[in-house]
Amino acid sequence: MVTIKDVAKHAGVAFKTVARVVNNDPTVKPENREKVVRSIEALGYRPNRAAQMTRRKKSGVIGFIADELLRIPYTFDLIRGAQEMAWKHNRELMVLNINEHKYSLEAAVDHLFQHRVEGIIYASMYHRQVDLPDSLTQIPTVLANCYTSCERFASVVPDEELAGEQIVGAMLDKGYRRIAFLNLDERIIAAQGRKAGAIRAYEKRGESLQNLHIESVIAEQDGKLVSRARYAACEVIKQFKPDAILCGQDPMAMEIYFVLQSLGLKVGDDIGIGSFDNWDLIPELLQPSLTTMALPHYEMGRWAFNYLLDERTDVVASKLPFRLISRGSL
Amino acid sequence: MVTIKDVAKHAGVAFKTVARVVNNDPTVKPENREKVVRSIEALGYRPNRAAQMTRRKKSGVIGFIADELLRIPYTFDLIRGAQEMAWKHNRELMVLNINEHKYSLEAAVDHLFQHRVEGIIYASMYHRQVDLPDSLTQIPTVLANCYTSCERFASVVPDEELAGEQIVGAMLDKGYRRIAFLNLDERIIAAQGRKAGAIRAYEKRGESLQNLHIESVIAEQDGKLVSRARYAACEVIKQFKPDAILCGQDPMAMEIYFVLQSLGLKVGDDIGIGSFDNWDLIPELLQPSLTTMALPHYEMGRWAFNYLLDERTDVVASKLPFRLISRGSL
DNA sequence: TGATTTTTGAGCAACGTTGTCTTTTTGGTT
DNA sequence: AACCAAAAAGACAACGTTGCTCAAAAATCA
Repeated sequence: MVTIKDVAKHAGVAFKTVARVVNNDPTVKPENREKVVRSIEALGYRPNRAAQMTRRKKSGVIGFIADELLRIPYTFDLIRGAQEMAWKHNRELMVLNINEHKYSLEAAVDHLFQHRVEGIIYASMYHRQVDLPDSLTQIPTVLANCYTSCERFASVVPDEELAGEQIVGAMLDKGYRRIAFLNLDERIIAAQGRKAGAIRAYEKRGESLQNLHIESVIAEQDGKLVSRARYAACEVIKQFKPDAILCGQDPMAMEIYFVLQSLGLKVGDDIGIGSFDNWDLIPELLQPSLTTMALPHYEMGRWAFNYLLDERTDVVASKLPFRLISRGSL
Repeated sequence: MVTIKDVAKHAGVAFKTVARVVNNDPTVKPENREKVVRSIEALGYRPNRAAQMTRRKKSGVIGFIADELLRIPYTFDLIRGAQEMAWKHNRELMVLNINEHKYSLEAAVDHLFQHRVEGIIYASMYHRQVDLPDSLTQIPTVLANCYTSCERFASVVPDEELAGEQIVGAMLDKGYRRIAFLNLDERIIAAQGRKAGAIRAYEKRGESLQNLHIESVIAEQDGKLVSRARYAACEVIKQFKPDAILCGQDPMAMEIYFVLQSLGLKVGDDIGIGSFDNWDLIPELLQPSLTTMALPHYEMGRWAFNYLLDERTDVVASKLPFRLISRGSL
């Protein structure tokens, strides 16, 4: 590979002068700068980042650990959000995916330390509590889409409660009165927050909670999550007679669409449907298209990166709002 | 950060001895090795990768460029496949996502060159032809899920034709005779190959092509792809009277499920459904669950990485088979 | 003209590691 | 005890870059 000295020889200047040009040092005669730039182009010189890092004693690298427990499509936005900020600020984002067996958290952290990362973003693929090794306290660390029981790390998570309140509020504002909320497993933090939000929306508007039915329709069977959404929907429609159904996630909404069609009910006309996630194609392919609360993954990625970039050390627990994507189902 | 010399001082040996221990050089007295290891643990020493890179003149980094034109969920498996191989072989995978505006291909390549990557994987999010800058010829490069018109780069792509033949063959073997194939836009290479494969399956079994109906149901409108799958399905069922429908992708299959339900047809009993992609949750949530051809993204990621690892230079165009995921719809 | 300041260029050391070569230590054999 | 070979440890330079210091050249001023 061509080095700074090769360029210097080609341009007929001292190699230090080339370094100055590369680093935009103003104290170079325009004439020499010109010569150097031409030589750089001619030889195709590119600075050696590894050498820069050793000398500068700064890596410019931010580590990103993704606990890839689930493979939910839109979560990739978390990485995208961080990566775009990194690109904008001329940093490197080193992304490591943890797999249960092949790539442990400890190993990932060690890896990042070897690269002398200046900060670490630990991102979970769904909103949950995590346990992190002590070694992470040695370095600025921020959690995205997750949080720890101890108060050692800053975190950014979706505002589940606000989301619940917003979507239920939007439904009430549209005139729906009796809402059946088919929630996720209540052991999931998201389910808890959304439930509280839904209730708050009713309370704030002075609506009777008699008109709000909340039920968990995800059950654990043999360590696997199983949806009993279809059955529950049938039952709740028969007994509670809602004028709208709120689903814990878009794939569940898809199931509900099937149920409603089989019952001869038209979504949007006979019954309103709302949901959470904005799970890529699904909401748009359903007919009518699905109104849903989009998770702020992209925004969390950006927030986490900026937290590190600003060299903050305050242990905040930031909550970002969902985006209400209004479509035809409400 | 603690360096090799700090460890040497702590252990009371020459810093070169520490280096030897770190690099598993056998010519170190067990007693000294012990001392050094203890000091490393005590001080929490980790080798500085940047310094190693400069000195070794090897980066150990493979670049991965993802053209993130589409955001299809399972394509992330491409990255996973490559990353797991990298981890296994103690290499770094530097992943860069190209966004139409923010992060150009040229910039990404330049970035990777600065890091002295030893090879580049260029991965497309759907199977298509791409144009690559000349600069990539300077370095071992392999294409995943895409190919160029020129014959300068090795590539690995899904074997679309084989996939078409396999799924149609499987359908014929199960006794389905009249198959309606609602294909993707025929300008897409995948659609072309699958169509040819479907026809070949019929021909190989001596079945009359009268019983195979193939139609593109994705149309371009105002530069956006629009599915007319629902309408086309209704028509084809009425006129062609198939006993099975093959869908170009799983979301389309979802739409077809709705159509069939509205027509009072039971998937699996009255009519068989097959599809392509294994688009994460969708096939499992449909009732009955959807038989589909899973794209070999993970395998392509691995293949591409191994191609670079083996320092191959042959310009092959490797085709990997899909996996037939048999579920209840056929 | 000479002295002083400003601009520009260059030399050298250093970053943390590894490769090469040399020196010291060890252990065994006469 | 003397010698030798092998093993172990150490000294030093080098990787490609940047920070520091200083020298040379150019520009400014008296």
